[in-house]
Formats: sequence, C-alpha cells, structure tokens
Amino acid sequence: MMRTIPNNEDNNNNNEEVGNDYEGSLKKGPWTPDEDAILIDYVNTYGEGNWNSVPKNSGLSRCGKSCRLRWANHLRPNLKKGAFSPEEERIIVDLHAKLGNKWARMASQLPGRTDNEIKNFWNTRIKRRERAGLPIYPPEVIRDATLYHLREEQYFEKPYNSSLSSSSFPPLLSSYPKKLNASNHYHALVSPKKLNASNHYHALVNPKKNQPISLYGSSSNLFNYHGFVVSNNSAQPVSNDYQYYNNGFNASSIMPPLAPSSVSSSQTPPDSVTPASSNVSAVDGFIGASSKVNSEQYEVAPFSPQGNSGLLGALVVEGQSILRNNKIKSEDSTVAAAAEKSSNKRKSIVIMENAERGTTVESALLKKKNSGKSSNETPMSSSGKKQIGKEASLEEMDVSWDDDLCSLLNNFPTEMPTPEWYSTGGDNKAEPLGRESQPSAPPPAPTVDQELGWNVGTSWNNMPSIC
DNA sequence: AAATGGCCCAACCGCAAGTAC
DNA sequence: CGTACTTGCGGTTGGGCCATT
Repeated sequence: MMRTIPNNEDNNNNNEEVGNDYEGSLKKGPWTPDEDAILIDYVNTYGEGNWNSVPKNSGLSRCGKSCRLRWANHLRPNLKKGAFSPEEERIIVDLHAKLGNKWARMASQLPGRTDNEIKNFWNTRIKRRERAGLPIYPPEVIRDATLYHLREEQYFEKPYNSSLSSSSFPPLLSSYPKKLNASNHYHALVSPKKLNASNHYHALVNPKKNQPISLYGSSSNLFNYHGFVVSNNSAQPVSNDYQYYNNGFNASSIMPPLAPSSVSSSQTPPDSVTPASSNVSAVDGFIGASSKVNSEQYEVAPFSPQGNSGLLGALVVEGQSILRNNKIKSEDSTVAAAAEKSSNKRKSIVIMENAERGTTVESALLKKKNSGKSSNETPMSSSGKKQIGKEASLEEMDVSWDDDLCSLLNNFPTEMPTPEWYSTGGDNKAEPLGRESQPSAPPPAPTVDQELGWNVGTSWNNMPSIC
C-alpha cells in the first residue's frame, strides 16, 4: 500500500526554482539507471504526484518536474516502447486532423504512448512528408476531420476561440452559417463515408424544427441538390437531380465525373441559368454543395479560413492537391479555377433544399441573387451559379440552427464512422471512398493514395527522404 | 577512416490552468 | 480575493546514432 507522501514543503528554502539548497545540486541531462531505480522505488512507495517532494524525500538531485517527466515518459508501467505501428500512425494522423497539436489528448487515445513520443513522431516523420510536398492527411482523414469539426463546433457549442493556439483548434467552422433553417428547408450534414460503406448517401435532414427525419425512411421528400465529394480515385459529383424520392441515395445517383465539355467559362455566361444536372457547382476538395431554388443554382460557401491554422491550411492545400491529382484541373480548367478560387473558403457541408419551398431562406437566396449584381457580387462558379457567401448565409438566413443541429445529430450515426484504414484486417479492408460507389465509372487512374504515398498499411518510413 | 549532415529522441523550458492557502 | 504553488502541456533544444560522401 501507498504511504502518505511526506511533505516537507512547509520548510523554508524548499523552492528549487529560486535560490535554495537544491538548485545548485540539481542535475540535468540524461537519467542514469540508478536514478531511475530510485524514482521507481519512490513512486511505488508513495505513488504519483507531489513531484516537488520527490527530490527532497528520495535523495534524487532532480527537480520535481524532471521526475514527473521521467516517470511519465519512461518509467511508468504499461508504456509501449518501440516504433509506432501503422495502425498507431494512422490514428495519430487522424487525431491530429481532428485535434491539432494536442499531444496529450492524442496520447490518451493511444494506450501506452506518451505525448512526447507522439509529438516527436509528428515533428519528424510527418513533417518530413510536409517538407516533401506530400499531403499530411489522406483524403479519408480530411473528410473525417471536417465532419468531426462540424459536429464539434455546433453540437458541443464550442465556437472557435481565436485566443487559442492557432494550431490547437482549427477555426473550421467559425464562419459556418449557423442560421440556415426555415420550416420548408432541409439542411443536411452528409457523411460521405457512407457512400463508401454502403453505397447509400446518408443525409440527415431536418425538415422542421423538432421533427427530424432522415432521408432513410422518408418516402415523401424531394430534394434537389448537387454535391461534390472527393474520393480516393476522383472527385465525384453527386446529385439527386433525378428528383430522388425515398430511402436514400444509392450509387446510381452518383453522376459520372465531369465531362470537359459540361462546364466551360466560355459557354456559360455568369448569369445564365445552368441546368441543374449539368455539372458540379462546387469544386472545393471536400464536399462542395449547391442548392437549387426556383431553377436557379446557388453555391453555398459557408467557410472562410481566416485566421487559418496549420491544419486548416493543410486541409485546404490538400484539397487542392487532391483535386489536382485527380486531374480535375487538366480536365476542366474552368472547374479547376473555381476550385482554386473556392477552396480557400469552403468546407464540407451539403445543404439540401426541400423542393417544396417558398421560404425565408429561399427568399433570401433570391433576394441575394437579384440584388447581388453589383461589383461586389459573390464570385460566379464555372457554371454561372451564384455563390452565397457566408455573410449572406449568416445574415439573411436568420433562423435558429442549434435546434436543428440537435435534430440532425439525433439522426446522425451515433458513432463516427470508423475510418477504413483503421481496419487492420488486410483482406477485408473497406474500399476507399468512391470505388464501390461508382460502379459505372471508368477504370480508375492511380488513386490519390497511391500517387501521394498513402498506401494503406505502409509505413511512414517508406516515404522518400528530404533533400 | 574521417567528416558531414540528417534523424531521432530524451529532456528542458516557459507558460498557463488549476488548486490550496 | 489574491498569492503561491503544483501540475500539465506544448515548443524547443541538444546529444547520440547512423548513413552518406
């Protein structure tokens, strides 16, 4: 049993950080086995905590801080030693996308690993990727993290606090339009992973306050929307232009990749109405979205990464990178240009509009459209669709969002989908997003993962070294 | 074989939050 | 309520090791 920790701190001259008896004799540098043994014995006897008393009662010439660190990082039981497994590496990357440089929190998710280990790992191998110009986060992680932040920000009501470390809490949703509800409008968070998991598009729909429904199980709702989902293989436009009714949104509704001729800046004057099914409205690397209101197309650009964090910047850059590597750029310079333009201000959300309309939001949209022809008009997409900036969304769509979120999240899968790469069984790994969800798509080019060195199961050590 | 450079990791430092007095 | 102290966290540093030249 543990004994009571002797506490002699009430004696004078015990503060090692100011001139005292300890300071001159406090040792620094690597720990010796003898010191380790003393510390282990001490902790086994008295337990953890009260670290400043350790040097005083154990005879160690180390400050309490140093003792705590030594114990936590090297001596405490159940510490895992050795290199990170591929599984652990993936978890770290995933957690970093979600948490930023919260090493301690990440360590709490990795039993036996310390924050210092994770930090070192990140600062060496992962940063090496960054320096090499390779993406830090695989596409799946980007999607997961985006969704995670959506949920974190809104469900838990943790607005971005600019005073936080820029690397610790991405302002992903700081400008997200939180006031986007009207009784006849459906807003949905869409989990693209479900495209992968089951060929069904899980949309969470809240048609009316306190009356949440899901696309699943609903047979009487008509939605019009366009979306854009970046998968491993390609950027996949999604749409339900076929006036999809009923239980979800299966693979057949995923349109083939953009044909180069489908959108072109030369063929689409800014104000012309583009047929809804003709193209993808938002090419932002994640999930772009547009809504269709009275046959007019509007892009929704909810996100503006001001006060960008490292993560966020990386996400944006990676989104662009993904797009480029999926040859969107080469296939359609206009769309690519839109992507460049929009990628710095959008993240993933798909907003669905009920086809039955005549609502506040719609009015706001139309108002925006009709009045926004001035020089400060929001940028046009490649298809001439109008982008509704965050200001419009926030200011004009003045309906409570919080309730909707609760409803949405009630319908949301209770657990975050497990990333495919967490599946350690080599034979039954889930296919990356986009493969099984595009049965009629042309044979895929080398996947983004492959091209960018994101092969599942490979070690970071395989990456090229930096010159 | 020696020099050099890069990587890795343990440890330190400063700061901030929490707690006790 | 203010101050002192403890603890924890994240950034940074420095030394050892190893590969390359």
